[in-house]
Amino acid sequence: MDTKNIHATDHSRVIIHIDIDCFYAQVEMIKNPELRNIPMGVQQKNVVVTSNYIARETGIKKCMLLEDALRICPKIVLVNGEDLHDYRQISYKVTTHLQKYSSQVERLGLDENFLDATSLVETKLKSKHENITAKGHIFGNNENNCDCGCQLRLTVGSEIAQEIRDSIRHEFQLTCSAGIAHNKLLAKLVGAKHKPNQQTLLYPNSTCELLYQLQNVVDIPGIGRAMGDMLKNLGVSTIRELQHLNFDKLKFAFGEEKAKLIQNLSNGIDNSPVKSSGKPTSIGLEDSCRNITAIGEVKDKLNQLMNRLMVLVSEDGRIPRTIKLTIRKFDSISKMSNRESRQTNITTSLFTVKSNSIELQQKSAQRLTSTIMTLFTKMVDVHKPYHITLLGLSFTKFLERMNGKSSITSFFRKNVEVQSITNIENKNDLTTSPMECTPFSYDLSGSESEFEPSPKKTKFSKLIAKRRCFEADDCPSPSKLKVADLRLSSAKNVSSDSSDSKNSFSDDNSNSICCPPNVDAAVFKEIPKELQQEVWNDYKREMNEKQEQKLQPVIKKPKTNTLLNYFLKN
DNA sequence: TGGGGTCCT
DNA sequence: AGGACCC
Repeated sequence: MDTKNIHATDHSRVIIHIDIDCFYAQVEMIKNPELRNIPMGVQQKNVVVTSNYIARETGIKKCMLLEDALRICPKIVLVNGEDLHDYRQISYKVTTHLQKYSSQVERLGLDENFLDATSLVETKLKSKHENITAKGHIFGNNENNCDCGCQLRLTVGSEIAQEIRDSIRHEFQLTCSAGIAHNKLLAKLVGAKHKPNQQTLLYPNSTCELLYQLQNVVDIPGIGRAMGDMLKNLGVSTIRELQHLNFDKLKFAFGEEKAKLIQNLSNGIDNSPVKSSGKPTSIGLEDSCRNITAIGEVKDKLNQLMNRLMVLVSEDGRIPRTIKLTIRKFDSISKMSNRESRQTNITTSLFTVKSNSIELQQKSAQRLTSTIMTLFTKMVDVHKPYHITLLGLSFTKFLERMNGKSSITSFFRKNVEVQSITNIENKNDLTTSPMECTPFSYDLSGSESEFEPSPKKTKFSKLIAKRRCFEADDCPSPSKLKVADLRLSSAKNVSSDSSDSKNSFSDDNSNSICCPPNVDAAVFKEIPKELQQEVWNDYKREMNEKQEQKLQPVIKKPKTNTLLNYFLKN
């Protein structure tokens, strides 16, 4: 067997793809049951983004223009779905629920989840060997069996999928569809075969049949418009054509990596793992608008967005450290999606952290607004006429708050019973090297073995835990908890241009990191290099501020919680 | 055509 | 910062 196809016969996993039926519409029908028996759609601006199945019977499709939808189905009742808040909340509840079945649950949008059920299946097979019957539809006519045992595993997978769908229905009154197969691609494709409130099982021997039912290469998830266009230029439009296209031609067009990826996909081969999603890495809002031409309108819209955004941040519970402003300029007819964005770091001290919420006091809100407007002027010359058709704000680089359930103490308690997704760290995140982690997610993230910290990190974690005891541990009043919500990365905050960590080291004439005189040298020695850097930067900044205050004794700067404070000797 | 997200370059 | 992809 040649190495290219070494995975073609690997059917060792059982993947379940769960797709909540017309998700937004279902949520709206839960909120208002009167919508259940009439054609209804969810509207965002001029688009009906989804609809219930009654409306679909009349010919309404996803993402249909309002005009067309009304023409096809004049009776359709439309609900505004521009604020995704409720959808988002229910979506995360469903994902959290799914995590009871497997630690590997990957979100895709708000309405889809992949679940790796392999170990669940193995467990089930050990205790049960009779009455194993496929649940739901089976795709294709299964003539030749595969002898690797996948048949049995996938069959058990279909039983599990049925259980999961039943439980989602009972817990949330939500119907969903599922696909069961040996990889993500196939699970997703086969799940689409029977749609509302059904499930479909694929045995590997029917893979080709499934693939050849697709009309075009862009029907394969992973091949989008850009690649589709390039493939068209290569004379490729069907799956079969992609399967048989000369690999060197494909390689020339896309590079070896991409070429192999998409040709594998065209053969139903997808080795990508189900990646645990954890918390979002960015939280943002957008508002498209007809015609914004005045600076006052811009500020107004941005303030509204910020108010809504703070609700989301507060619910999330982490402190963001960068903000990004996105705009779309009116551009008569050129390419769509011509967005521009600018981002900058922000001080965590902007946020007032209470036990139950995160807020922006007025002064902070004003400061934030002004930094956002600075970003705006980097993209728009406000002295000339302009025309903005979209404004968006989003937060990234979150700092974990180390209290409550996600605290380090609960980490050591090994309290691993199905945590809510909002408390789960990216423990499977292999893309982030330890040195790139923020200091306070450092000890919680990147632990490869389920929930056990690796030996190296334990030492550091214990140090942090000890220090925490000094400050707040025994009396977690809101004011004390605030001490734990540290203000970090002063150096990055000071420099207005976002710079790499490499660059931010050299913002002073002294590049070397020292232990500040007021910090316990033994502790300092044990913490990671980057953390040392932060502490040292805090110290330097404090010294600089003292200098400034000597020059301007009138100005009183509010005392901030710095990382340095955290490590100060008593 | 919306209002989100993720990862890679 | 933008571009690809996903819903």
